[in-house]
Amino acid sequence: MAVFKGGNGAPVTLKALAAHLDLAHSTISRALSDNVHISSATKDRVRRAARDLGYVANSGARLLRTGHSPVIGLLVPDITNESYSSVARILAEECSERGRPLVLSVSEDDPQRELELVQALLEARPAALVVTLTANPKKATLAHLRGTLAIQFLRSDPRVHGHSMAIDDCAGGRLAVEHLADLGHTKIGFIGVPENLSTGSARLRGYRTALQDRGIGAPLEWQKLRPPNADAGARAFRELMGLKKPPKAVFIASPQLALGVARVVQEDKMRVPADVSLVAYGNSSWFNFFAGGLTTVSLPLQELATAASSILFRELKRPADERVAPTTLALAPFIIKRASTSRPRG
Amino acid sequence: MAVFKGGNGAPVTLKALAAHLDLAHSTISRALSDNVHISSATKDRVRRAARDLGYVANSGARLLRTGHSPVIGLLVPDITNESYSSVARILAEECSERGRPLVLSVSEDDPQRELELVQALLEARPAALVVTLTANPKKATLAHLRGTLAIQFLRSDPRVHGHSMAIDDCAGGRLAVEHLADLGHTKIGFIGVPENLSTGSARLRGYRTALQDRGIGAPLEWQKLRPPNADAGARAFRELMGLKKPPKAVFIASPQLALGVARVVQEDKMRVPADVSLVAYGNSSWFNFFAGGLTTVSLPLQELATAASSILFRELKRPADERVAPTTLALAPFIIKRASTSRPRG
DNA sequence: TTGAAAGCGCTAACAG
DNA sequence: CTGTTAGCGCTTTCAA
Repeated sequence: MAVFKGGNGAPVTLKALAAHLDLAHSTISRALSDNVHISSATKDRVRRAARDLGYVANSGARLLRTGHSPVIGLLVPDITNESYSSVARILAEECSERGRPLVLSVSEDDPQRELELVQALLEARPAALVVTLTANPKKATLAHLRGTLAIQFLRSDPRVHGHSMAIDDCAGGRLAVEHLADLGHTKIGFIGVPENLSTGSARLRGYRTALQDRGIGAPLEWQKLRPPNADAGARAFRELMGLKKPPKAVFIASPQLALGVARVVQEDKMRVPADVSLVAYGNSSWFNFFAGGLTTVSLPLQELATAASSILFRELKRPADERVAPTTLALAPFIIKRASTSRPRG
Repeated sequence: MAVFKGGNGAPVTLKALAAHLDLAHSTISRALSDNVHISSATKDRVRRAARDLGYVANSGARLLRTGHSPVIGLLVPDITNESYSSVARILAEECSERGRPLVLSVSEDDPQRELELVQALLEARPAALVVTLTANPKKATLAHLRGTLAIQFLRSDPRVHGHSMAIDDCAGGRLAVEHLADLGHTKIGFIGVPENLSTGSARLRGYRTALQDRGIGAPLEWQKLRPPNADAGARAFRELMGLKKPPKAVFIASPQLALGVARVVQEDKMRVPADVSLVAYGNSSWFNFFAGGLTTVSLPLQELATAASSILFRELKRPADERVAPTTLALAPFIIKRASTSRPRG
């Protein structure tokens, strides 16, 4: 635990600095915050002394006094997921440029933990929260969010009032199907995440409407909705391929699920795209390399994260009473055609 | 900014709760911290009221009063790197279980930013810091760390006093070379990160000593030391392959550099392992899929992160004056043989 | 341009 | 078991 001590053993506080320089502690405070009324000579003296004695401000005292802290809270389901680690990186960068601490919380998609984390986050009276909520957040979580500047990222819960930065997942789903249909596919399966996740339902909707638009039918057993992890993806794919009438192409609407599918393909020595065409979803780095390149619906995550952070910091500059109407951004994904899709064979 | 207001518009503080329940605010404080002296009836009443009125403690006031906060600070060079995102995930999990906020700082390997971030971190009087320092940290950074419980992760700077959780990178380098030598290789190149990074020098040392032990020579032009990013890796590999006498096997001692190499292999349609055998370093998920599987020196990152967090929390339970001598952990990596290495041909 | 003083919300020592 | 009280380090208002 850090207890900043001077040579004499006393903690280095504003008052200690003041005593050292024979000034009032309020003067020290002003000098360090570059207040206009302080002479630059004094400022220099104070800054040097602060550096020499190793003064570090006490953020608690400041929070107590001012009622708010510069902290930005980030709440995500999983930091190892590239979607969230990329927003974390960009936010961390923008925050450090502006001297704002970034507090990271990982809910692991557990609503109870999510609530506890939001509570803990609010104890710091953060300037804003960037959140990706679970599918079924607790009432109290939503209530807490109502009292705070919150920006939703990627997933979007309509009950939260505030800006929402997402991907047009419905368009993404459509893109995948249209690419396959253009190649001549008519037997197109779907593996995605459950519908109570906004992203899950949108991608499924895109898949369905595109099929309909093209006049292509698909039995319900070709649609597998599973939680976003590799094992679930592997099982779903095995089920799909084990059907009497398996699809000849599969749209895997989540990178975590795709990882499971890739493992199955490798273990079972399936040929892609000869046996089955595959379209993934997301930006995982391994998509480049799997089976000579996995065709994917790619998401503009950098842009999204940048947009989120620029909206966030613009909002923070604005006085709290004249906040504009919430922005809802839904960036369009695009398809990257690689080697895992071809005209249907066999 | 969150300003917890009750129905009457007043902020919900301990005192407000006290007035509401006609109790002393110290009683409220004790009830909420589950103090033994408070009757369970009162505790229930207080907890219910706190929940109903949406009370959220002010961490600043607590910090001011107690002099320290439960915060854990995490400082890493890059959160999108799997090594660091995996420790972030594990730490975030352990922290949230214990109700400790985790503050994330990303230095981007810039010593100046690193110093600023450490300063900012210390303003919260964190209970501990988990850090991966830049190659050349500023003096002031090291001075600050001296006053804090700091645990080094992955990289290890001897000037920091405290626990250090790392990988035995020298053994890792040896492992790679021995595998290639066992296959019959005698022309083994090296692409790694600069020597001022502790990890860089150790992996290079492992490479060199293993070559020596096996009586294998290697010209200096087969050793490329580059900053850890894909472009640098790509260039280094092109240089290596463009030599009059290129190596027949390359040990790429960083996952970021390996990504660049993989791109070159793909673009130039090189055959792996027919043209060149490749051994990578690290645990990137795409290693599974590149060229039918990239042979790699795999790191026990989960174990390392778990060890770091268990040492951290054990240390935090211990009274500050009886801290034990610093632990230095160096876990052994292991090799995963896949399809990118074979006996030399041609 | 600087100083004096009040008070933010909480914890803990002491009193009852 | 509960109440009273002091004070943590800082910002800010008012005064000089």
